[in-house]
Amino acid sequence: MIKMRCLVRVPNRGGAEALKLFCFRLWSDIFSDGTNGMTDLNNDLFKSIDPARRGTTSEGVIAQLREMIHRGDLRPGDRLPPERDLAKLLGVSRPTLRSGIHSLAAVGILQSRQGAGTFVVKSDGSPSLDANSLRLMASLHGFTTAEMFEARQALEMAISYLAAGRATSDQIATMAEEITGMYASLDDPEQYLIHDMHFHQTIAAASGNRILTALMNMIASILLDVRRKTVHRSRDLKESAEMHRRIYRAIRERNPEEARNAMRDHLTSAQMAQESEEEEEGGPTDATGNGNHDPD
Amino acid sequence: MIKMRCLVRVPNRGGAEALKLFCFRLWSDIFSDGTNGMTDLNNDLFKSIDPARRGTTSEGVIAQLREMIHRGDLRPGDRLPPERDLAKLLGVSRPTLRSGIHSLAAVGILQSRQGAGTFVVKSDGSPSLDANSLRLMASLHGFTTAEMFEARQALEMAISYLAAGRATSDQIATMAEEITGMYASLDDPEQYLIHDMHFHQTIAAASGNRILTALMNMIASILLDVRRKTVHRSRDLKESAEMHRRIYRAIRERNPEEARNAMRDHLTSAQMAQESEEEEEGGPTDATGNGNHDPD
DNA sequence: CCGCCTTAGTGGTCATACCTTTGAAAGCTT
DNA sequence: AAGCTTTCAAAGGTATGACCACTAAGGCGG
Repeated sequence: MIKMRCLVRVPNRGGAEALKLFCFRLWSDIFSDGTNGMTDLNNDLFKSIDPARRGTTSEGVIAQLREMIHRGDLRPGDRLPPERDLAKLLGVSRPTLRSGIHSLAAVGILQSRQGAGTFVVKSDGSPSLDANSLRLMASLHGFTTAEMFEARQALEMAISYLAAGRATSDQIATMAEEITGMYASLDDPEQYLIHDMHFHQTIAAASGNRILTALMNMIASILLDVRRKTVHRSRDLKESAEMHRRIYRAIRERNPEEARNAMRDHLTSAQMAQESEEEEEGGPTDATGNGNHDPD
Repeated sequence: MIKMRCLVRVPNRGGAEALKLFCFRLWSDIFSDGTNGMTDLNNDLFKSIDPARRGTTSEGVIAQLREMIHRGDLRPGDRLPPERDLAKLLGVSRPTLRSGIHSLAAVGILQSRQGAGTFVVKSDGSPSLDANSLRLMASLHGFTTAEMFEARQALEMAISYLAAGRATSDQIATMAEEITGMYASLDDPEQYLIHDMHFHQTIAAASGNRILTALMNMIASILLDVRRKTVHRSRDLKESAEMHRRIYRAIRERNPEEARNAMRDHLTSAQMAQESEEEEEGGPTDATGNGNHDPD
């Protein structure tokens, strides 16, 4: 472990000038590193932080952890050192360290389990971005469901286009299974919805672009909340299944244009269906899928 | 403002049982809050929040703040009560409250300024999502620049398609100005880059879909870091400007298909140019544009 | 050999104290 | 009186220390 300490004198405006101890450490390998590669100190390899307010120690912690991730010292599934140790290692207090960890946990990078430890989130299949930030954004700025649908449509059109060119035979087989599942649950809307989602996620995986997949999931998870409220009123599931089959066929036949068009038509139709169902319920058109996670 | 307090007794396992004060308030401008009729179908298909652990007080705080935002009690630009007061109000300690605030700050919803207060982030123009989470994700899972480019291309194609149908004359005029700026700075790559970005953002604004805009900005801010490193080697800016003009013309003439195709060609060409420049530099193809999210 | 129980270890929370920054009010200078 | 400087309270940032709750692994007894 390399420790580097640097004294910076910060002039205070008031008469009382104070010497500020500003120490930051770098460790190249998380626990194992013998070499003491003291480089120059004023080297502000710290620019990862907001330039306007680069003083807060808490953000320094975040920067450090990010650096470790960027370097590859922390990889998905890894466990971080105990907070007390890590705090000492970084030269900050535990609450400060915890703030940083919480921040990283909020964006879905870290995950803490009481009694067990803090872990770098591991990718269950495809990496996913936290949808809460988008959800909050939707509430703050009053995004409409229509806007969400449009975004989803744009993403899924691109995804299905790509998937048509890249899907493996396994993935195509999975799609077929999900469609079979849809037809089998035409009279069970909730079950149908599950197969529907799985189908779309399979396409996303087949697109080979994990970024688009993550973005799609982010939006889909919000729309799902909206959709779940009216799913019991769903009808015309058969028609929906047919459209899914059209998408499937286009992908199987490696026809990107047709896949994109089919997806466009499918989502347009799905949106209209959703709106008509909402109207029936008298529900609003607000996109705030209230996160409804209350402690039982 | 109506405050409602609810005491819940939580039995402790150890000999020493403690009465845990768990109070949550419901704010409402009007007393219109009746029953929250939510049918908790335990569908854990989606992981908005980790289903395993939803009891932590810190997350309770986050839920509270989110609730306030969803309800509209907190609006962009608003200032939160002082931490000490808010902590008492919510019935938690200050460190716990701070954890929640930090988490919300990490996703770009709140912003704290020392000595001033904590504010709900206000949208300067279009709301933007924090790119850091995506950046970390890129590092963790080794996203390639090509993958990023592809995602950007998909988004911008959709955006330009929409923009062709919705751009106002003002927006079109702005686009024209930026293109003029590009031609004027053909010999100044950095300046050119700025006009380039503004042009794309203008199109995004013209698309009328703030979600797609936010997603595009998220990806663009990462690619920007990559691009800045090689921008000084840029050449063929004239060709690039021509392609921008083609996009502009398509939008002005309300031709969505052509706008989309023009954008596709432009970004394909931009990616190839970028790659050839990178190759010259000998730079890697990693998508980890470390840090540097500039505020402007 | 298996299962229950104990026990260290780790994250979660709280309380308190002090420092730094901010912004506005009060006071001084011109 | 206008403008600048000083001062001070308020607010966020950090540190310390303690205790609780949960997890997992190891020891004990059946």
